[in-house]
Parts: sequence; structure tokens; C-alpha cells
Amino acid sequence: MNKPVVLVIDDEPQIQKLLQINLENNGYKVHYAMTGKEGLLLAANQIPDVILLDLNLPDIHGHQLLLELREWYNKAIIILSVLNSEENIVKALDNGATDYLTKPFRSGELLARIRSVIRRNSLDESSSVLQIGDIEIDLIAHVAKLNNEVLKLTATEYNLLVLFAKNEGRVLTHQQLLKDVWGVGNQNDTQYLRVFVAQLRKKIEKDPNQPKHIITESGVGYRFQ
Amino acid sequence: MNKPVVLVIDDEPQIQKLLQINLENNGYKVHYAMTGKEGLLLAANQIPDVILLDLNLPDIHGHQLLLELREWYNKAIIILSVLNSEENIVKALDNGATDYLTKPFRSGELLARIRSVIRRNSLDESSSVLQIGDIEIDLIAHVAKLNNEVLKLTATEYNLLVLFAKNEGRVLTHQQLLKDVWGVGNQNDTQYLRVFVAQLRKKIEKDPNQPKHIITESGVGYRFQ
DNA sequence: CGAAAACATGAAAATTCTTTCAAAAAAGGG
DNA sequence: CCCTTTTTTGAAAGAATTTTCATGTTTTCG
Repeated sequence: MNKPVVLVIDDEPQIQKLLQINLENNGYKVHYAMTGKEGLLLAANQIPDVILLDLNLPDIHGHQLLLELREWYNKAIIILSVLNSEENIVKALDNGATDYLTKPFRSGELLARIRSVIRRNSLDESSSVLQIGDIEIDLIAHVAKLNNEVLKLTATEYNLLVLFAKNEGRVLTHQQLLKDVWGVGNQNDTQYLRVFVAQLRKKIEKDPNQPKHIITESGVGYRFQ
Repeated sequence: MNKPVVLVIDDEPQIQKLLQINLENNGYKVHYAMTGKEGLLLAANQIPDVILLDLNLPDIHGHQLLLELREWYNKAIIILSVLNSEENIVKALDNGATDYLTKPFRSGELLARIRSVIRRNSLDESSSVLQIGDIEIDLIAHVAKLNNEVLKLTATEYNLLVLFAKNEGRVLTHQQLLKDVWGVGNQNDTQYLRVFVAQLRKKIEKDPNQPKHIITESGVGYRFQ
């Protein structure tokens, strides 16, 4: 079994040292970048399993770097930041961050988060079947079932359902949903979402007027359960 | 385990005596300053865990000292102030004071406040899950629970609750709350706050008439615990 | 104690957000 | 190329949320 590869993009020497000790002692292969530019390069070269990204970099702003990384990099990105405002967290999540940790953090917690995202990552690939209540999605076969009956879904409906299923119990903002299903550039067309959520509800909810699966979070987004 | 260090900046001898007896008997290491100048110096030298600051000093005004301290000192500052200076207290809190007590105060209350701010200081802020008593907020999932049941909150209610939870035990002024939840520009509409506090109480308090979580500090703001 | 200020709260009004329907445009298959 | 399916767009109805208002209660302070 190969060591998981972690890329640290952070210019604070103390943090680098702290992470080095902790990560290398726990069986990770670690690469370090001091700047955003360097980080992008290393990410492209090494394709790490997890990227730890500080929002406060000398050259590029972290949010910007996050966007650029997400154009092609689809594994875990954990944000490290001194800022713990709601606004920053939401923005980071909207831009595709996997998790968010506020500095200062306990290293035990960071290790736990890294294990968690790596597990989730390999889960996505190995176990190809998601099961949420009476809904079952076979990602390999590309088939969704409700109570063992195959659902007839269009491509977009299917993508949306998979995204919901992968994020059970968590609120997904309009932005996140639009970006993941329709791609960057369609992030302001909340209307798409509304139409397709309505269609999905018609197909998976017993009573589409009293949805049990896709819950509306007014002004924010939707939550799947 | 080291004794927590407290710095008292107050020129009233009675207060000094009272604090000395109470604090030293409760396992604190205490330093005393009679003037603002002396206080700044000691603070820089000792880096205390808590500073108790009287607003009424012989040389510098307490507000000025508070601002100067806050340029570099990020631990707890508790204001001690004579009765009847509510305006001053609000100003102090807005300027970064952690808490305040009006003189005369019961020493038991002071000790409780000190314990509270020290606990919060050493608290791990990195977690994306806030746990306060029977309330749990997952910032990543954007979900708040009361006794493990998901709370149905509007966006504004959620934001307000998160702000409260992040400042457990501490008084937040109307200004601070309004600015954080409604943004700059709405800082004079205390009425919003009252309406939403009432709504939150309905959802999280067992008996909204006897709130245990959101405590009103008349003329100042609210305290969450 | 009593007046004034601050607070609590239910409910109406205004606004914003969501759902739904339907038609037009685009894509895909034979 | 035409027909079918899917996606996009627009508009109106409906629902939820936020704001405003009115009224009663509590707190503060001389």
C-alpha cells in the first residue's frame, strides 16, 4: 500500500514544521509549497491525495487558488485559515473546499480530518453503491433505484441526485449545486436548480408537496436526507 | 499545570485588597498596576491570561488603554467599572473588551467570569462543530441541533445563533450583533434583534419566558450560555 | 415609588424566495 | 431531416422570511 500524498500550501514556517512532524510520523508523504504558484505546480506534478491550503498566501489569494485548483483537481482540499467568519467558510465551500479548519488547530484534529477525507475519497472509488434510505445509486452501472425499482432519470437529474446523495445531511448552497452539476459559469442561474429539484421530487418523493428527501433551506440551498 | 496569570489595573486600594484575597486564594498568580502606564508595561512583560481593567485610571483613560492593549494583546480583558456608566460599558465592549462587571460586584461572580473567559481561551477553536450544552452546530454541514434534533432555522436565525455560539459566555453588544448578522449600515435597528432573539428563544429555550441560553443584558446586548 | 427608557412579542405588511406550469430552444436518435 | 426527449427560459402563483408596527411588560434610575 502506497503512502498517501499530502501537499501543504502555507508560508508560515511554524505551521510547516508542525505539519511536517505530525504528517510524516503518521505515514504520509508530504510536499511543501510556500506560494500559490509553487503550490499549483506541485499539485499538477504530484497529484496529491489531500491539499492543505492556507487562505493567506503571499502571491495569490487562497480563494482564487482554490478556484484554479478545482478546474482540474477533484480530490480533497482542506482549508487552513485564521479567519473563522461564516462568510469565509461559505465562500470556501462554494468554491469547492472539502473541509475547513481554523488556526490554531490541534494536530490530532487535523489528522482526524485528513483520515476522514481520504477515507471518503477512496470510498467514492471503491464502493460504487450509495444507499440512502429507500434510494440506492450504483455509480458504476449509472443506475438509481427507489425501493428497488429503477428510476428513469435524465443525465442532469442523475447528476443532481448523486451530488445530493454524496452529501447526505448537509446543506448544499445553490452555488455549490450549480457549479457541480452545470459547471462553473452557470452559478447565477438558480432557476435551473429549482426546475430540476421539482422534477427530482416528482420522481423520488412520495408526496412532492411534503418532501422527505430534498429539503428546502430558504435563502441558502437544499439539504438531502 | 501553571497557575493562570491575572493582571489587575486599578488604583482603588480596597479593590486591590479584595481582588488579592479572592484571586490568590483561588490559585491565580496576580500582578497589580496602579496606573495605565504601569499596566501596559506589566501586560507586555507578563502576558497575563486575563486583564482586569478599571475604566477610571489616574493617568490614561481606560478606553484609550483598552485600544492600545488590543493592538497586540488578544486574550481576555474584563472591564471593572463604577455603577451607572452603561454608555462606557457598551463602548468598551465595542472596542474589544471581553466582559465587564459593574462595581460593586460580588467576588463569586468575578471568579465565575474569570473562569469562563479562561476556559474559552484555551478552547479549541479549530473545530467546525460547536457544542454548547444541548446545542450543537456543524458549520460545514450548516446544521444546528438541539438535543440531537435538527432545528428548523431561517438563514438569519442560523447566523445569529452561530454568532452567539462562537461567543459563548460573553456579552455581545447590539452593535456587534447587528453588524455581524445584518452587515454594516443596519447598526441602529435594535428592533430587528429583539424580534429575532424572541424567535430564536422560541426555538431553543424550554421556557422562552425564563431563557437559559440567550440572556438579556439590558442597555447593552445579549449573552449566550 | 413613578416616570422614562428598554425590552418582548404577536401579527400585519412588504419583500424575497420558491414552486409550478408551459412554451421555446437545443440536443439526440433513428 | 424529422420526431422525441431534455434543457432552458419566462411568468405567475404560492410560500416563507424579513421588516414594520402596535401593545404590553420589565428594567432602570432619580
